[in-house]
Amino acid sequence: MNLDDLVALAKSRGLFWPAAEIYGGSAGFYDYGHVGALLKKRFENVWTSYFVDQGDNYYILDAAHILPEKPLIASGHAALFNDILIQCTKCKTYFRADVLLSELGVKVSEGATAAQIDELIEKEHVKCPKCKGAMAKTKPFNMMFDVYLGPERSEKGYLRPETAQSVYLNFFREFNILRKKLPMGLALIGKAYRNEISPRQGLYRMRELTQAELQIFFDPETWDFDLGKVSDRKLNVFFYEAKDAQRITVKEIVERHKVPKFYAYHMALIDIFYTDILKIPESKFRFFEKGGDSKAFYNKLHMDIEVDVESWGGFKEVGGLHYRTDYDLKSHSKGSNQDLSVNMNGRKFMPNVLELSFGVDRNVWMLVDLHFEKSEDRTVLKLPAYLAPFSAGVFPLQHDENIERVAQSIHKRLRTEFKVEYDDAGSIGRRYARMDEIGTPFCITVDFDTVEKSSPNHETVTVRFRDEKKQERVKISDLNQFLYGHVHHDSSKSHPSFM
RNA sequence: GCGAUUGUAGUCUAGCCUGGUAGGACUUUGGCCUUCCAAGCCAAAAACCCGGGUUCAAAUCCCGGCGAUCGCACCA
Repeated sequence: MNLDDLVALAKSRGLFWPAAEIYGGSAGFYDYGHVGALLKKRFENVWTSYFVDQGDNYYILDAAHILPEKPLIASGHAALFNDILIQCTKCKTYFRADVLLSELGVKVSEGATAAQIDELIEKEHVKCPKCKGAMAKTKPFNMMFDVYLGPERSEKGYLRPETAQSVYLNFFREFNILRKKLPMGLALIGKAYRNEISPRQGLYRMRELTQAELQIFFDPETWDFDLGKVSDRKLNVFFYEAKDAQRITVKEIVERHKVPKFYAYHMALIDIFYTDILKIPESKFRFFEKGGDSKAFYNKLHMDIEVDVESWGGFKEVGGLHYRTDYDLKSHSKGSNQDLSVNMNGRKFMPNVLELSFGVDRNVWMLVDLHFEKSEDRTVLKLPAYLAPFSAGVFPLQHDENIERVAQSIHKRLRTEFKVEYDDAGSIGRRYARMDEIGTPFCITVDFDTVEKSSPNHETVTVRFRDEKKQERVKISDLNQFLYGHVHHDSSKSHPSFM
C-alpha cells in the first residue's frame, strides 16, 4: 500500500494521526484513534501470548519511564547517545565531529571531550567539506530527553531511551523472587523516548515509541538447544558481507555461519511469528545481519528483523535479535557497586542476555500496509481475525422494529465477551464496506427470517465472512461459540516447543 | 538540521501562475425507497495550517513559524 493511501486510511478510519493535530502537530509524535488503539493492543496480546506465555520462567514486567542519571551513565547511553556535532557557519550543515576528523585522517580517541575535539578542529584547520566555510564550536547532541526532578529541579534524570534498561535494572530482584533459575525471560512492553533529529515516515521514526522486548538471561555454558523441528525450517537471511539475502535452513545457519544454536532457534521462533501468526508473506520477511560499524559495540551478534513495506520503500527494520553477552549486567554491576553475577552449578558467572526487540508502532503500521487490499469494487484490510480491531459487526438488515430489537439484544450479549460494533446506518452493503476497511472479519445480520416464527431460519442470523464475502446461517445461541472459535488465538499451535 | 516540493470540509482534490461570491467527488446526517454487498431520489452539515506584511481587496503575492513528502545528514 502506498504512503498516501495509508495515511488517508489511518486518518479517516480511526487508526492514527499526528499528536496535537488541531495545533498543527509536533514532529515525531502520533496518537492512536479507537481503531488503532485496539489493533495495537491486539498485536501486543498476540506477541505476549507467543513470546512470553509459551516460555518457561518467562514473565512480563512494567517499569518507570523516567530513570535517574546514574544507570544511564553506566549503560553508556549518557556518553554514547551523545554525539558531538559541529556546524558549518556558512552553509549551516551539521557533521559529527569525530566522523569528520577521522575522514581527514585525524585520530580521535574514544571518549574525547568536546573541548579536545575543538582543539583538534582548530589545530587541523578543518573547513566545511561541502562549502569550505569555517566551522563553529562543537556542541554535544544527546538523543535522550533530559528531565529535572524535585522542587529545585536539581536532580537530573532521563526519559528512558529503550525499555531494555528497565529490565536489566530489575534483573537481580526478579532472579531471586523467581528462585534463581536460568534461563529467565523478562519482557516489557512500554514507551521509549529519543530525540530523533529527523522524525520521518509516519510511525517509523518517532520521538516517543512503544517497544515490546523480551530479555532472556541465560548461562552461556549450558544454554543449549535441540533444534528439533525447526532445524529444517528455511529462513531468509542477509548475512553481513553477503551480496544478497539467501534462503537457508536453521541447521545450515548454525553449521555454516557459526551462529550459536540458541540464536538460530530464536531466529526460527521469530520467523514463525511473522509468517504464521502475523501472516507476512515469506518473501517480504528477512533477517539482516549487522556488522562492522553498523553493529552496536556490545552486541556479539546482531540481526535486524526486516519486512518489505511498500509505504516505507522496501525492507525496513521492525525489530532485532541481539546477543548482548554480559555487557549490560556487567555495566550495572560496576555502576551500582552491586554484584549482579550469579552462583549456580558450582560456578559464579554473569548471565548473558539474548534480546528480542520489537517496535510496536512499526509493526502496527506494517500490518496495515501489508494486509490492505484495494480492488475496483472494494477495500479490505485482511488482518487475521485475532488481530482485527473489531471481531464482528452486528446489523439489522433494515429499519424494522422486530429486527432492530433482536439485533440490539445480540449486540448487547456479544459485547461483554468480544469487541463488536452495532451499525444501522445506510444500506447493508455500505455497512459491510465500512467493516471491510477496518478489517472486521465477521458481520452478523439479523433479517426477516430471524424474526419470522414460521421460517425454518427462525432464530438464526447470517454471518458474512470478510474475505470471501460468503454467508452462513448460524443459530443466535451458537454465536458466542462461533466467534470464540474464529477470533481466539492459540499461540501454542504455532510455537515450536509444541511441534 | 540543510535543500527542493508542499499544506483547501472527515477523506481525496479544483481554484493559486494572472488577487475580486471557494467548486467537485466520496464520506457523514435527516427523509423517501429498498428482503443482503458502497444503488437511486430529496435535503442538510462541513474547509483555505498558524502569525505578520503588501493591497481598496489575499486561499492566491511576500516574510516568519509549524507540519508533511523527497534527497542529504543523522539513526550507540
